Amino acid sequence: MPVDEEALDRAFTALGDPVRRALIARLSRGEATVNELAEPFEITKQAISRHLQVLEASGLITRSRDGQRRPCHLNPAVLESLTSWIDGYRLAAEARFRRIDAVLETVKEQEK
Amino acid sequence: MPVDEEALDRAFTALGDPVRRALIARLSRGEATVNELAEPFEITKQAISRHLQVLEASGLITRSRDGQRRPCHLNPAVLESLTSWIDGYRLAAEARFRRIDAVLETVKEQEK
DNA sequence: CCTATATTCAACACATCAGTTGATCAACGG
DNA sequence: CCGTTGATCAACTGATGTGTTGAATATAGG
Repeated sequence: MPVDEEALDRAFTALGDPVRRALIARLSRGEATVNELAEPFEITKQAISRHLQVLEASGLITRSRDGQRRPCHLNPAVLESLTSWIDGYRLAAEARFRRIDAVLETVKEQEK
Repeated sequence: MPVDEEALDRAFTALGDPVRRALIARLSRGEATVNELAEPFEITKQAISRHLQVLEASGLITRSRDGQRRPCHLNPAVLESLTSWIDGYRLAAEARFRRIDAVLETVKEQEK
């Protein structure tokens, strides 16, 4: 699946805020409404509501309808796409470092 | 190692920009200077220089000194700390979903 | 020394973001 | 029907981010 650059923008930027990360952490333990999610924070519910809109736009959460409530659910698939992106480059770099180490080891051996 | 919230802020926010992600991608293939990194982009070298400062402040890259050049190196350890953070919550959510599915399956069995 | 090259600093414009307050909308429950 | 509750919208403020241009710094090399 082709990873959309703008989707990565939205998702990584969404995770770049401590409030939004805390919301993700909370939702990893189960769905919750805006009021429930806002309760531990000292900022207004409107502010939490907008953080949730950012998370929803990034795909990190989805929302359903239950009467007047709008429960939020974490979407692990988008988290997985982020780790995939990161790991691609991390593994490439680590493999390169191992090759460099191997070369240095070879040089050291030859110097004996 | 205790994950610092502000460090996560800096690292995730750093990855929330397509230029900085492209710089990370380039550096995963080996170290490079500001001029080399700026070459593929249409923005000024000053802008690239500041993107690199953001990446350095996040710990995602480190910089050395080689005469008048300041080569940049990718730091896989910080990438790893990000995947760890993400995976913690992703795995928790996926495990919860599996438990829910198991319960639904049990209910379905009992209805037979 | 003098000049070219690599990089950064400073000041500015412009856009976006995170928060507030106050109003609005929609659904529930008596 | 009406008041309450959950949630969002709108308008505004202050802070931050991204880009520009032009000047400054530092090192390399003749």
